[in-house]
Amino acid sequence: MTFLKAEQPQLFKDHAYKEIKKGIIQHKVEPGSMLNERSLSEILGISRTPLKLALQQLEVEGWIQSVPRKGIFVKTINRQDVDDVFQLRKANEVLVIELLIPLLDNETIEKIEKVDKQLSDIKKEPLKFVYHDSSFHLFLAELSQNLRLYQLIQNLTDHFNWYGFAALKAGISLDEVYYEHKLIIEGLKARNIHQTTNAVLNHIDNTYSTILESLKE
Amino acid sequence: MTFLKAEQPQLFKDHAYKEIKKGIIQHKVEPGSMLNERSLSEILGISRTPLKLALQQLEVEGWIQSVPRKGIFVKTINRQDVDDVFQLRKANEVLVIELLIPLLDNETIEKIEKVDKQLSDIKKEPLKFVYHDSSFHLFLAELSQNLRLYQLIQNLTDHFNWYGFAALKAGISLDEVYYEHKLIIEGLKARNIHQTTNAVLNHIDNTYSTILESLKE
DNA sequence: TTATGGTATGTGGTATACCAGATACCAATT
DNA sequence: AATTGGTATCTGGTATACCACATACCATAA
Repeated sequence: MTFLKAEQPQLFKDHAYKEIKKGIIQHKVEPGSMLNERSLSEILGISRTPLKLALQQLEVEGWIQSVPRKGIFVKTINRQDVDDVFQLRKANEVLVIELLIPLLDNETIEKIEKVDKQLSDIKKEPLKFVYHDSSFHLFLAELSQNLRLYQLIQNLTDHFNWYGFAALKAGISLDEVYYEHKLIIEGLKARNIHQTTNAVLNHIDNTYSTILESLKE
Repeated sequence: MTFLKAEQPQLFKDHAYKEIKKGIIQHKVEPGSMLNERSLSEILGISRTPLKLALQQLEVEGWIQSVPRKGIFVKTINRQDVDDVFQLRKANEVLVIELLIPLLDNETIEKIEKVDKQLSDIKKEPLKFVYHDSSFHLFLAELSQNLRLYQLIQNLTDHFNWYGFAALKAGISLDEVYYEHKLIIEGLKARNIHQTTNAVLNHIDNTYSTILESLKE
């Protein structure tokens, strides 16, 4: 009877994890602000036990910091952290390309173009757009066939989105981003690691610059 | 009164995390075997609540997999995982070198040599040796001034130690490893990124080969 | 007025009781 | 003998009560 799709039950801890993380990325809670376990459990309608598991994961992944018997604090955003994530992202997105290109076939490239096309269709909505920009990068990471690398890229792009959320809400140069994606796809089509890597690095550099500008304010 | 060193209380979850992780790396629990929360809490002398937090962290970091209402299982070791970690380690240890070299001064290089010297003094004991091999890599990562990168390298070297534990217990070509470290240090002294990077990649390649051989058995 | 210290309150940490899903076993039925 | 289905038991998931530490506040005393 396995054809009856076995939808797994959403665990409370997973639900809490997603909700809190979303709230942080979208700056619904300020960086540096305190999270109260009892309040959060009430808001989410769950007890403290599964909530604690969600918070544990968020801490391991670098979103919050727990200070025993004092409180749980959303990490602050500073130049050092942005730079750290930036460096990691560059190195590991380059790795994605290096792993991906030898695996490429025409069918895969078509899929990549399709994903990017969906992106362009909604570029009028900055908030949705950013998720699809990340989706593009995540899709490439997924195709690299390295699960750990995928999870790492996920975490890094999520942090980039957090750092640059102000710029994204204000509206960003979406056409440029779309053009940069096109350059990446061209590199992939040519199966040229050097060309593609340059396109990716340039794309990340530009996102980084945008973030730094929005942080100055 | 801050001169009275404020030793922070070891939280139960941290203690449990370290103990369980050590047990996994040293193959005191077999890959694939099941961990029982109630048994573990008895063995560690703590309740299930802090234990769950430790398990949550171990799962996020890739050591175990929790299947709701079925059990918690130590991850199995397979070629794909080893390769994934191998690829990530290469890319990110190269990043360490790229970040580190512009930061080097003579004092720092002396420290690095000192750490490596301590390593050579105990090369007769394989089990201790491996921790100091990792310490060497971790020390370089720490000097790169990127906290996230440091934590990533920590996780990756720990997994390498887990994968290759059989080979390490059997006794490994310690002289070779020591020689390879010397090459890395020479590269650092020359402030030569290309030279150092090659030495690091060669070192990781050799460790990888050793792991693969021990996995065949 | 200022310093002190006790107390009330708020925090996360911990232990535990209970719940529901998953599983294994065994008896009843065919 | 093979199949069914119910039950006992094992699992992690959840809720909750209580604890110890940290802190803010306020009364008290110098």
